[in-house]
Amino acid sequence: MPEKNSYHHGDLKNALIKAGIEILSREGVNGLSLRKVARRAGVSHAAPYAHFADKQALVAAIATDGHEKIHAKIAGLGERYPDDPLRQLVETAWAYVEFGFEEPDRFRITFSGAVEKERDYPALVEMTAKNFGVLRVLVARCQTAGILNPGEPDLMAVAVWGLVHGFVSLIQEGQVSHSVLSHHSLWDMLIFLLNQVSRVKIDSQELNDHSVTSLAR
Amino acid sequence: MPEKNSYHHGDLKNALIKAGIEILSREGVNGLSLRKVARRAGVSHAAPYAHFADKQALVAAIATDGHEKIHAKIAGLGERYPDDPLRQLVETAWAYVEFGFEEPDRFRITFSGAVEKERDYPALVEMTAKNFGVLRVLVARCQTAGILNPGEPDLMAVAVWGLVHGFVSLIQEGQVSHSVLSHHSLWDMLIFLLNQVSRVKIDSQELNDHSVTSLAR
DNA sequence: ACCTGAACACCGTTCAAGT
DNA sequence: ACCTGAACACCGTTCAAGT
Repeated sequence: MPEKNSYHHGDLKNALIKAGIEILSREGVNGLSLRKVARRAGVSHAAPYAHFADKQALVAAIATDGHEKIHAKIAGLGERYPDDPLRQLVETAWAYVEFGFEEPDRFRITFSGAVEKERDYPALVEMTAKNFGVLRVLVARCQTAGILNPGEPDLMAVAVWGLVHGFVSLIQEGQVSHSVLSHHSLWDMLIFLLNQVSRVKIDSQELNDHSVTSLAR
Repeated sequence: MPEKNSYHHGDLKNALIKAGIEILSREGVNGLSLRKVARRAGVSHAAPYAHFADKQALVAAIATDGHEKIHAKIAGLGERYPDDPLRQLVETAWAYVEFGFEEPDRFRITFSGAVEKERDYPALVEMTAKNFGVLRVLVARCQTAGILNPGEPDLMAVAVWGLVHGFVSLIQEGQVSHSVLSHHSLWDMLIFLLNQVSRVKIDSQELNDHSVTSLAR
C-alpha cells in the first residue's frame, strides 16, 4: 500500500512504528534506537523527526499500538461468550498474560512506563482509558452476577488488573523463583490468582486449551 | 571513612553505587549514565570498569541495594508486632508501597527488570530470594492464623506480592486514571486490595498513621 | 591493584539544504 | 511537505600507559 517512490516513502510514520516493534522484539528495549529504526525503514537517521518530535514520541506510538492490540483481543469476548462473564474475565486475563509472554518487550513498553509523560500523548491516554473501561464494565457485570467480590467497580477493576499485571511483571522480570515456576503452569497460577478475587470456585480444568507450561528463561 | 588519597579513592565501588542512586532519584532511569556516575564520584569515566564489568553490573548492584533497603524495612516487623501477623502483613505491604512512591526510579530498577540477566548476579538473586522468603513465612503464618485464604504458601505469596506490586506499578506508570486516584487515598486502596485475599475484615481506620493521600503527578 | 587519557563506534537532536 | 548530510554533544567500552 505505500508508494515506493524513490524519495518519498508514502507512509513512513507507520513504517517507523512497525520497524520499531520489530527491533523491540529482536533486540529488546535497550536495543531500540531511533537510528536503527530509520535504517530498517530505509531512510536517513534524521527522517523520523518529520513525523515524531523525539524518541519518546515514537515510543508512545508503539505503546499506543500495544494497547490497540490488547483491545482487539478483549473487545469481542462479550459476543463470543454471551451471558458468561466469568469466562470473559478469565479470557481477558489470559489475553493479558499471553501478550506479556509472547512479546515481553512490547508488553513492557506498553504497560511499564517506558513513556515518561503519558499525558503529553492523548492517543495513548485514550487507549489506556478505553481498555480500562472494558475491564471495568466486565468487572461490574461479574459483581452483579455474584462472581466477584463486591466493592466499588473502579477499585475492584484496579485490584483485578493489578493482580494480573503484577503476576506477569514479576515472572517476566525474573523475580519469581525457578522452583515455584517449575511446579505450576502459567494457566494454573492465573486461575489460582483469579480465585482470590472470586466468590465462586473457578476450576482450572474447566477448559484446558491453555496448556502453557514451559518458560525456558 | 574512605581515604581521601589524591589518586586512590579507597572505597570507589560503594561511592559509585551511592552516586548512581543519587543520579537516579534526580534524573530518572533514562538520565543514569556511567560517565555521569564517574563524574559525580570524582573519577575518570573509565575508572568504574575497575569495579564493574559494565553498566549492567552497576545497575545490578543498585538493584541489590534496593532489595537490602526493603529487607531492612520488613525484617524487624516480626519482633515489632509479635503475635499479630495481620499487622505484619499490612505493614510489609505498606513498606513496599512507600518505597515505590518515595523513590520511584529506584523501585523500578530494583523490581522492574532494569537488569537483563539476573542470574549473572548471585548477590541480587540471593537478596531477591531472601525477601521472598520473609514474605512466604509471613503469608504461611497468616494462613495458619486463618487470616489469609488457604492454598500453597508459594503461590499465595506470589498472589499477595503480585497484587501489591501490580498496584504500585500501575499507579506509578500513570495507568490508573486521575479520577480513581482523586477519590481514594493510597492507604485505603491498599487496604481494599488486601481485603481481597483476606478471610477477616481489615479495617482501614484500625490505624490511620498512614494518611498519604496526594500524588501530584 | 587502581586509575587516567585517548580512541572508537554508537546515539539523540538540530539545521541548512535538497526534491 | 518530506527527506538528506553534516555537525554537535553525549554515551559505553577498550586499552596502553601512568601511580
